[in-house]
Amino acid sequence: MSRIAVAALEDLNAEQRAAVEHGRAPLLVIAGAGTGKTKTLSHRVAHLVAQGADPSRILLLTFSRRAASEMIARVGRVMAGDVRLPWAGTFHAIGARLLRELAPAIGLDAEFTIHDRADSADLMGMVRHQLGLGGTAKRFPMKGTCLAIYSRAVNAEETIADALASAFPWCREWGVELKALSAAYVEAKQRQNVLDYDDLLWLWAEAMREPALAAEIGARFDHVLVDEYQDTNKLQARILLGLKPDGVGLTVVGDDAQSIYAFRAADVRNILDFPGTFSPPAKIVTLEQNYRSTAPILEASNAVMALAREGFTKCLRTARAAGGAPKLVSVRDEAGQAAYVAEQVLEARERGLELKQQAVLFRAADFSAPLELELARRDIPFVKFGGLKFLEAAHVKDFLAILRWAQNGGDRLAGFRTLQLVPGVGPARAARVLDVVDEHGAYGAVRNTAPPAGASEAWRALKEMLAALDAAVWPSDLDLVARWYQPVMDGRYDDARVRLGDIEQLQRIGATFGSRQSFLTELTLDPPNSTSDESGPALKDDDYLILSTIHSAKGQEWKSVFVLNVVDGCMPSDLGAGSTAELEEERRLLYVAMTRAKDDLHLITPQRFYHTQQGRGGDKHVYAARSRFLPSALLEKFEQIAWAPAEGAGLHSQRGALPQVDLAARARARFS
DNA sequence: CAGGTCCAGATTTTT
DNA sequence: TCTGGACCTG
Repeated sequence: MSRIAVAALEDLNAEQRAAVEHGRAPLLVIAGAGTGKTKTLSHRVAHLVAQGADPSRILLLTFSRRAASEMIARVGRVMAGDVRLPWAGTFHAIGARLLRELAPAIGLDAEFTIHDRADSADLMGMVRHQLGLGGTAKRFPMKGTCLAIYSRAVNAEETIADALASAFPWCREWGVELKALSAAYVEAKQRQNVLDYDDLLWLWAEAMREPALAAEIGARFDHVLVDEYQDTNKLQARILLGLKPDGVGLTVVGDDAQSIYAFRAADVRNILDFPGTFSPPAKIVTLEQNYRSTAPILEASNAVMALAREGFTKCLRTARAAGGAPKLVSVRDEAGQAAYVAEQVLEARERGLELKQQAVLFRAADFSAPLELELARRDIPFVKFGGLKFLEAAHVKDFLAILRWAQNGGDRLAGFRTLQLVPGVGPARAARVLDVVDEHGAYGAVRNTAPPAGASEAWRALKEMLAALDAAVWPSDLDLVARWYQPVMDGRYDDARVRLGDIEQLQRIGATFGSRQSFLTELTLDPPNSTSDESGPALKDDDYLILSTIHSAKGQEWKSVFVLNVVDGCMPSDLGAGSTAELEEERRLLYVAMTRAKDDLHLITPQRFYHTQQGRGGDKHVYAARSRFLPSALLEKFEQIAWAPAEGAGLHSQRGALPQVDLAARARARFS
């Protein structure tokens, strides 16, 4: 067994090996971009197992589900066999699992259902309405903002007032109301036996305050390993400390230069302060050997980070000397940008580079809209990550709401949504039904309520479905709901045919789960993330271009990478340019985008473009300046190109490396 | 009371 | 482009 481990150690460099072989004392691995972080972490797990650790006593916390399964696969490869790591997953998913188990001990009903972000916002909206905060003379923040504020306070362990001051200064005047709203929101959740994302962390952390519970949970795990530690927040740090107060058996891995989730209350201090939390301090291993990018790309990326205000100065090295400088491409506008990307992508494919090896990254999901049009026009297949989610489509929400209401009759939001699917039922009648659910259950409440005029047939169908659901054995629930919902959809949506495809997909996915409970939980905590347009299974085997927000691109790499809108106002986003901290995060975002590239990197700067958030003025053009993160001193690291679409057919004209400096535009942009 | 239409306003990134 | 609120009609 140790022979496997020894063999595997040989293709690690000295630092990686030090991290892998480190004992049980607390360990911090600072892993720069492309330095083999996943490899190191998975080798460490494999090594621990090879040394006799029990895989079911290893807790592996990753940022996303995808990262967890990748890690498991790699551990399996190193061990040359199947290794099951039953406790690998996100903080939220593991939290949900532990809370179901701990429920009786902490006064929680184990049958809780989980609200995703949209559901939580809707519930917040209901409470907001009940408190009469909707019709105020000066606009009260919208439900999504209210939720974000509440969420910030929970995750950063701040008061509402502090959360407002630090992250939502434009809502500061509503401090008192928002505090009352938060209190009412918490009560509503408790009454309905519903948890939101934040509860999964907060309740877990609170339970760990209780020494007996903390000891019992902590003792289950000999090793706790955390990936992407730079993106954890205060609550998550508190959970870890509760599990392993002395840090023994604790390993965290991350890169402060890639911390990009402060908006989710991630706190870089977690990783910076980690070593000093313990005595003696945690051992620090730094990985600086980059295996991903060519030297010119890495140099440019390092140069961008070198201008950062604070942080460990880490200097990544690479042995990949070959390759040209990254390109800084100036195009006329967003349409030109789209044309440039499409053309370059096709050209690269001609040279033999698969579309899958190329990716287009952007700051905000809607930056890619013009590109998506262009790609569609040229028949270039693509898959987009980030942005619109499958779960946000109304028909998907309807379908899941019905199941959720059946699962948890107290989930008022689910019931509210379900009931109003019946023609003739509006908020008032729905509320009347929901008021007697506690007494009679969902089915009973519907039975005891008079049907709306002219819809007795539809009302009876609902009643029958609910009765059937009470008796159903999973996964027959899915068919019952689908059969009832289909006519509803026909009456409601013009494109019912397309939406039906999504419902069928849900049925297929659902059938693979063991119970209604686990289906609903897993789907909320790990939603499929393609938009409905291209969710067709046919695309799976095809070659397609990747479009992704920079946030969703974390941890990934491609041979060729295009970054859109590297322009002040987009990067940094003019929304995130308020405080220094925000600005620094925007800088790291650019760094993350750049370091995804192995061989080719194109940063694109449209000269003139249409600002999407503005929307109202119609055809107002904004002149943009190159991102402030690329000051002129850095330009020597790039090959500058001014690109314009070809006039006639075919050939594209490269007009040499003429830097275009439009000072007038820049002057205007300063005040626009 | 339900449901339609009209208008105003909107702070990016995700578990 | 979408959401939420106001107002109107049956």
